[in-house]
Amino acid sequence: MTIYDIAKKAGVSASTVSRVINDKPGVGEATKERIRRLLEEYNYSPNEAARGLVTQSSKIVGILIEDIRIAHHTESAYIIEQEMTKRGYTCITLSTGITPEKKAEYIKILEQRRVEGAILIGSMFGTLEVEKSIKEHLADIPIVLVNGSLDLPNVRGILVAEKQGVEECVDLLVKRGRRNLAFAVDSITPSNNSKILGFKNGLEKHGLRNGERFVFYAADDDTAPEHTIERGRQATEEIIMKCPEVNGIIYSIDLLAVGGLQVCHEKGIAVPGQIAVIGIDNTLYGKICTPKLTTLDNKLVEVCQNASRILLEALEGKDTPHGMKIFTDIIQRESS
Amino acid sequence: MTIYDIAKKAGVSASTVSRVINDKPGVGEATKERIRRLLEEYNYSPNEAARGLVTQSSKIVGILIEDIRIAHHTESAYIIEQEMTKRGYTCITLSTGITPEKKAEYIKILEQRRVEGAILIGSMFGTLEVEKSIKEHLADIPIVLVNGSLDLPNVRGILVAEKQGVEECVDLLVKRGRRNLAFAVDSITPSNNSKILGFKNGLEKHGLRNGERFVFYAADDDTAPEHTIERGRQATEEIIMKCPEVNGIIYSIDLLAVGGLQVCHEKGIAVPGQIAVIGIDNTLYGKICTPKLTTLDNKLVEVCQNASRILLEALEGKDTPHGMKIFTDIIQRESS
DNA sequence: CTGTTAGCGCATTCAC
DNA sequence: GTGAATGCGCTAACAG
Repeated sequence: MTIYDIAKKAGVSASTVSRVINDKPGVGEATKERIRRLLEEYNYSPNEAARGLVTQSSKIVGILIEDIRIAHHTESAYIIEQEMTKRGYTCITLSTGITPEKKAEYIKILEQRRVEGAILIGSMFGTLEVEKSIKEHLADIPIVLVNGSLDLPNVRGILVAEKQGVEECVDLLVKRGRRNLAFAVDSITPSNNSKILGFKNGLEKHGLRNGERFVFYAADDDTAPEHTIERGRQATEEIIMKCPEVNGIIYSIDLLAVGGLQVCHEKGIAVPGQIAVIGIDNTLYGKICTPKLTTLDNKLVEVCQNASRILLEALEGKDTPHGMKIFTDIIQRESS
Repeated sequence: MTIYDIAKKAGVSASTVSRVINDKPGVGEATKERIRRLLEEYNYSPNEAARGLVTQSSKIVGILIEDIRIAHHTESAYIIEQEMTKRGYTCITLSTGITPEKKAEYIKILEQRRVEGAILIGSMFGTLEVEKSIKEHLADIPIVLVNGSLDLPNVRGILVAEKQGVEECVDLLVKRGRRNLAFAVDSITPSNNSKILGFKNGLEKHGLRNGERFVFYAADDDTAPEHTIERGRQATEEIIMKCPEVNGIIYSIDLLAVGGLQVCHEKGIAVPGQIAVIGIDNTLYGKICTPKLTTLDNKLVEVCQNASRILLEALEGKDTPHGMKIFTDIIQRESS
């Protein structure tokens, strides 16, 4: 069913049908009504690709994430998709995986689909490779980077004050009488680097020993949630073995902390009695595990709503903040 | 950058450029090389919308789910997206919400984008409203329904043997000496109805009392994970209050069971000592909670891989099974 | 081996 | 108020 088919049936030209479809003026009430009925009768649905070709606007936006199975990414993608759909855009949401090459590849996919804007979720999009790819393939459309920044004219960034957040976590642990602290990360990302920096700053502030020794890496290239728990377990075992004096651990994400709690439980280590534990991201996992997890809430909902808003404003040609910073909160539960 | 721009720079016609882009034969090695260099130099990227318009194939597939935040849906969407992307299709993944009207609306979006195929995840897509919408808007493309079925020529269904699965859960509980069983569901869906039927069949098989009284509904229209736990709590409190003799509960999804475990813990009810608990879906939540959850694995990965495969085969014109049934497994953990 | 022509479905001039 | 003509970017058929 094309507008020509409808036009023929209505005994008018395609332009007239097009006018009716797009609510453009200059069509007689009678013919308008007649065309509407036919549109309805034949379940006419405009071909957005053809429409986009002539209007030079696809009404598509791209959402790129490393792995949608990661709880905080799922939530982010959901929020953004809802907002954009509400405003008449269709989202192409893709999980890119962790390598820069794959990310570049997915950026090309967005280009081929002529997306009008994009939201990239995660600090790993704030890297040189991605910057290059954006310059080459998406140089002229508004892009919002969630939890990262890139120095390009068309890229806006929303930053989460994770460094300060982690510093406050250290404060909390110290206040709880913990002075032998460790920090566990599962991957090396700009975001995690900020967190580590916050950890070290926190230690320094309280006159604790140089934190270098107390950062544990359990990196892997598998981002599946199951494996994240496993890595949390490994990191925790290493911490306990190498630094038995540790009495407070901060994990770069909740799921790592969950693995940590499991290990502590199995080894008969009381949490928070013997070791206090804090996670990051405020995911559902933290409410489910035992003991319930204290976690750094990085305000995902707020961040994503702002990301959508900024992108929409940019798409509508309004001028909108080029950067933005969101502050974290600590959700205190049983583990610390 | 269009093929005309490239053609001009190369001193050839657009067709020749098109041939090079699509690896079609009939272009001299020399010109081919020259064009390739220009394509590279200008980062040319074909406009898929224009291409799709002439080839009558968008290379887009739609994935519809009620709510991507629900753990087993996240995983499903991920698997399918990976498979389809690998094969050169771009996925439009959308969370429709629970109402039939919304679902119909999203089916229209897929139509407007001229998707070549679609995968609908969840039994709620196996309803009359959706059937009508498919007949009106997506009548001519292959559709795979995950965990549901619809009697339409273009719709293939993958069914999970949930009824039998739940019956086996009852068997397990009976074997553990539990004869006062309850079943809690959080929504009324075809899938949940099968589960309920399986529950009743199980009771009957073991000569237990009519199960009607022992099915508890905690329905709500909010599918956010947080609320699901809350509903699990409510259902459990109701069960304990109304039927204090209950010593085994099956929950229609893991997250409800998690809420149940919380309530039991708070009330000092031993699990599985006093009440044995079983969830459904084999999600990560079940590995995290305490005690670890026994759960009915409905073989999501297998189901989704088959869904992708069937859709791909249908898209390639191969004949592929119209229906398929997958059998469940019980994962025994600490809660039963 | 390569260019010309036509048309995919649509919106947008410009005539009438 | 309405229609004819044009072109968005591309591929495909045909001609040379």
